[in-house]
Amino acid sequence: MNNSKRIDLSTVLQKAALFSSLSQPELQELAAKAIRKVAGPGEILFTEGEPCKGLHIISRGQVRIVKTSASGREQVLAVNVAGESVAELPVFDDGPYPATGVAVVESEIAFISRKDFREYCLSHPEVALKVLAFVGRRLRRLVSIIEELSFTTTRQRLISLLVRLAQSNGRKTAKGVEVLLPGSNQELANQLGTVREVISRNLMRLQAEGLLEVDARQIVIKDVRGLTALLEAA
Amino acid sequence: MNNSKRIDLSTVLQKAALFSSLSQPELQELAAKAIRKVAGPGEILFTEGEPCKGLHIISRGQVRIVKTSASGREQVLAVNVAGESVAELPVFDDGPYPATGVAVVESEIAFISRKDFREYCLSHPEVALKVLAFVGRRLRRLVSIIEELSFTTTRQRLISLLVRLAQSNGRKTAKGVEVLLPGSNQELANQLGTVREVISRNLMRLQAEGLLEVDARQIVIKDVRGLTALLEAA
DNA sequence: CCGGCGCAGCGACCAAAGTCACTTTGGCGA
DNA sequence: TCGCCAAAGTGACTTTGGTCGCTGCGCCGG
Repeated sequence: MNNSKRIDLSTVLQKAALFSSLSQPELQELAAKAIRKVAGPGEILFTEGEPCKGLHIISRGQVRIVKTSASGREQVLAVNVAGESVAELPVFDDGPYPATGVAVVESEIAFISRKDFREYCLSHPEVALKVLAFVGRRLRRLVSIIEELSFTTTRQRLISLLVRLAQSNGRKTAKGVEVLLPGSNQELANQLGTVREVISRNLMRLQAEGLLEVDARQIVIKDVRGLTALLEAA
Repeated sequence: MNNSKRIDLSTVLQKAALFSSLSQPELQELAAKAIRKVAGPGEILFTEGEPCKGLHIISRGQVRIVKTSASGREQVLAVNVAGESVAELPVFDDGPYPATGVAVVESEIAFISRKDFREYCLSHPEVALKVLAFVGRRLRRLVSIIEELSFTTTRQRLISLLVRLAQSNGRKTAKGVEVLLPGSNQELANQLGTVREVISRNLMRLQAEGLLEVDARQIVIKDVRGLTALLEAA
């Protein structure tokens, strides 16, 4: 990680949802303890098992939290974007990082040491409660991953991902809703807890069933209704 | 839930790890806001999706946190025993309970309303940090469930459970380590994210391979080493 | 212009898991 | 003691997922 500077970070911290309730002087106080880092795409911020040194706040870019198996398979636990904090939890329970954090694109990170952040939480209890609220959302996300892995097939998880994409990024056209797949089949597989081939197969199968039209990374969902129906049918 | 009384709960709270750092008067203050409840075996404390009313602290008994699928399958997320708190998180992020809490055996619960507990955390920031530490451990547990579901087969998860049981509850005998299965095959299946039959079959298979001897709920592990070797081999 | 590389597609195959239907067993209470 | 019931065992089958090996395409750099 290059570029560790101590410049004024209060404007950066201000944009983080965690600190939205703080006044300007309070931000300054915290910013004085923060370090700025820049990580290139693919760069690892911290590694699973490593002792936790502090809190990361993303001011620009995108960070993926990932678990890797011995055999090389990957499972994405979360993707965090600018304004969010990463790995708040190991800051408080003194354990190692439970997973690896890697920058997806070039990212700018504000880093606060564990000790400093804990002290800050003690003197600003409302920040601690904010942290708890964030962690709550994170935990919900994990529970829903467990739910999907435990109860659904890969096919259903893929459909559910497509439907979500259609809702958030979909462009309506004459033929249906058009979405761009976020990453390679390999990356989709990592998110859904499976392997490349299964993604490929299931996409083709959905196309054969007339629900989709696949053109490289561009997908036209011809029958959103039919897709969601398949989800209910579970 | 019967038996809602307002008796002195400070001795109960004292035993909870969350409040171990508090002084006697502080405990009294908190205890004044707590309600005591008793739940019979199988009784539901809260249901997935329901808005969260407050914090539960188990003073006696055992509570299982469970996710249920539409088709009736169950996945156990956590089992909490006396001294632990349950569902701290939805208290802080204003969301509904992400899963259902059910008493395994007759249990005694101290209940503190969301509002009261939040206020208490604001005035006692060290309690908030303790909560964060607990939640951290919970999150680790969830991540490891995801890891197991995503990377391993049912067989491996079962083996891993047996090995853990052997380490914690095992009694050494001439023939090997003797363990008692914690619950019916159905319950084991719920913990491991699968169905009854698969548990039954895999136990029989391990027996056929000479690693175990199954006698109803009593299991003699003849070759702990061989079992752990199967885990590494993954 | 060509060779290499990364990614997608695809078929053959196998193992694991889930489903269904049935039998067996072992209490436990009427 | 009989009959019932819950839990376990089990065989047959289907579906799903994962693996391997290969092809083909598009792109980039030499």
